[in-house]
Amino acid sequence: MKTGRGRRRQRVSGDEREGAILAAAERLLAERTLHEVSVDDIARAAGISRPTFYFYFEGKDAVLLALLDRVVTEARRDRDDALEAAGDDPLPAWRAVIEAFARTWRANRGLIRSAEEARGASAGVRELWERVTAQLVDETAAAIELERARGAAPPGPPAADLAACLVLMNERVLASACTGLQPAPAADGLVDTLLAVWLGAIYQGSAQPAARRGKDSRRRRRS
Amino acid sequence: MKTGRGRRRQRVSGDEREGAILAAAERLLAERTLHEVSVDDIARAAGISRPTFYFYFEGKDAVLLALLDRVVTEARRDRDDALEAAGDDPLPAWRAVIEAFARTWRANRGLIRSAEEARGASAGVRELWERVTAQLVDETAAAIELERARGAAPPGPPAADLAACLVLMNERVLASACTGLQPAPAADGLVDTLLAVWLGAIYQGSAQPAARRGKDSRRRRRS
DNA sequence: CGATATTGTCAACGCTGCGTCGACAATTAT
DNA sequence: ATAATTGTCGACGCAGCGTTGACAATATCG
Repeated sequence: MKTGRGRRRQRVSGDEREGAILAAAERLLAERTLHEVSVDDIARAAGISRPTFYFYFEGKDAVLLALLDRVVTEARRDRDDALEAAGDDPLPAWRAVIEAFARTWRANRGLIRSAEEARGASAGVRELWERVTAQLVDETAAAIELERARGAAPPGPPAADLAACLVLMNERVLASACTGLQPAPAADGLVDTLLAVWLGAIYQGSAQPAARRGKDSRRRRRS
Repeated sequence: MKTGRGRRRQRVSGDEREGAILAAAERLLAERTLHEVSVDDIARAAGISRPTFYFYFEGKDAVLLALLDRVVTEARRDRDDALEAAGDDPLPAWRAVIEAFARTWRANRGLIRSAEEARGASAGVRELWERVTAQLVDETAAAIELERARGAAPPGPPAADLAACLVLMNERVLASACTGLQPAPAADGLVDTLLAVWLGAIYQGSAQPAARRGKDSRRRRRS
């Protein structure tokens, strides 16, 4: 980093351009999917030429990746906030998690649609997606094990397996619902239905969790 | 249809070529995904030139579509057979359905991987997939409603919504498990875990449907 | 049997989109 | 001023797609 010998600003400069590209891409991806958008489209929409685009990003995929990265961060914070607001009762907590899920998917249908599609083509996207999913699964599994240890949930399949199924279900169902394609529950009942499956799978009809307190979920704190 | 004025056979002819293309494509798709395989790859593998390929198929997508069509037919028959073998007990029936699901996915990972990827790009593939999924959901919903009417399953979310969630879960979880990517339950426990979620969601812990033999489930949940 | 419709085959073309190279502008440090 | 640095883009080469037009090969009809 030989900081700053080059020019600083004629009209626009580095970060602005990068921002413009990201914004342009996000705008375009709201309508079409990644493979329907050419690098040239993005470049033009950002007011630059194609070679210049490559000065800032390695390619389309890299842009999508950056966009997704941002979404992941926002989503995580959103969920943590919701979880904190839900307090210590497990039941509202489960609901909060699923609602946060749904919010993220709904707010980013375009990106998620492209992400799903690009998972097959771009190693970067695939890895990000897998990493995020894996972490989600781990956290869910931990929560399930906690409920079992507490005696609120009966034993059943390995918590990790159960968690994977439930998380992947959310992923898929929300994708179907948000992209408007596929048979999927109506938007309003969606969260309720998902929650019902989660609770059915986790508690299997044992009288569902009373507001037992204890150090169950994570406590996020910022500010 | 002015049937058959043209030549009939110099060396190979119509159907054989079409078959060769399908076979070649299937072989190639076992390793790489559709967009990693060029039309030229398929053509060469089938022993013809690219233009000739276009004589038989509209493009890559059409080939995938044909292959998927075959898989769908086979899968449906497989499932129906399994269902018949399961008899009238609902519990083995649910298991049979999920096992059939798993068998299909496992036997066709390559195709399914490509199908997932192509769902975003090819309208034909998307429509086929949606049609099949929708029918699966309908059938599942009907079965759930039957169990509810019988009093074996308690009321809950709309059967159609529940069915959609469960079917999509299978789809996604099996895809993850079979393509070897993503966090997913180990292959052996997979069906058990999926089944547990289905039963939990459908019966919600009501004493589960009377099964005459306890062969398949070791643990009874009523104490 | 030759004339002709039909089916099959492919070399060569044009197109779109990707990624890169090399020349050139603008700006700042020395 | 000179040089270093950061941007910018015209123009290239490449890969894959889909089509065209000419050319077999074969079946059918007269």
